[in-house]
Amino acid sequence: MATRYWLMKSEADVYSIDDLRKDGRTMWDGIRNYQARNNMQEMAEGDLVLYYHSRQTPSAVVGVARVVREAYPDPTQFDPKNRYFDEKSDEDDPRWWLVDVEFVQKFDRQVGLPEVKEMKTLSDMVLVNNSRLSVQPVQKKEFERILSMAGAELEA
DNA sequence: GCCAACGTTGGC
DNA sequence: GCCAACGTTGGC
Repeated sequence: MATRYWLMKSEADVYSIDDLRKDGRTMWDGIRNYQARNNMQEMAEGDLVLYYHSRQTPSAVVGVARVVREAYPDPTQFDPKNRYFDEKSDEDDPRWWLVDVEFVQKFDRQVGLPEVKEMKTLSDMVLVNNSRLSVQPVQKKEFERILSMAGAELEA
């Protein structure tokens, strides 16, 4: 099946691309937005993800990750001590799902949001039009354009 | 740190 | 089922 492309946001001071590089892979837990969840449920192993830092100046695409495990229930929703605990979620019908992603590469040159907004060919990106969605689809040509703006090439 | 935009909750 | 109140995200 053809690789699909996505963008996932993380607050730079909470879980950065450097944290992902150090960990190798991670559970993308804590997503509590239905649209973002639905997007994760669409993901397949091998899909590629633009890694985006929000809450830094400027916010920017900073690297690439890869989906290594398809959607499964987010365990944090069932843990009362966890900040993402959801008392309304039923173990037999979990409300929140997540995927695992692994580190692929960090860009030498970040691609800031203002640059993305200036680029006419990227004006349809969800990133530009819906600033609040933290897991979103990206078109192949958009993915490739961001990579070229970063001066990066995808390693096989 | 502020606050606009957006999503969710819950009273009616 | 509407919508006011509230909470959160994320750009600036």
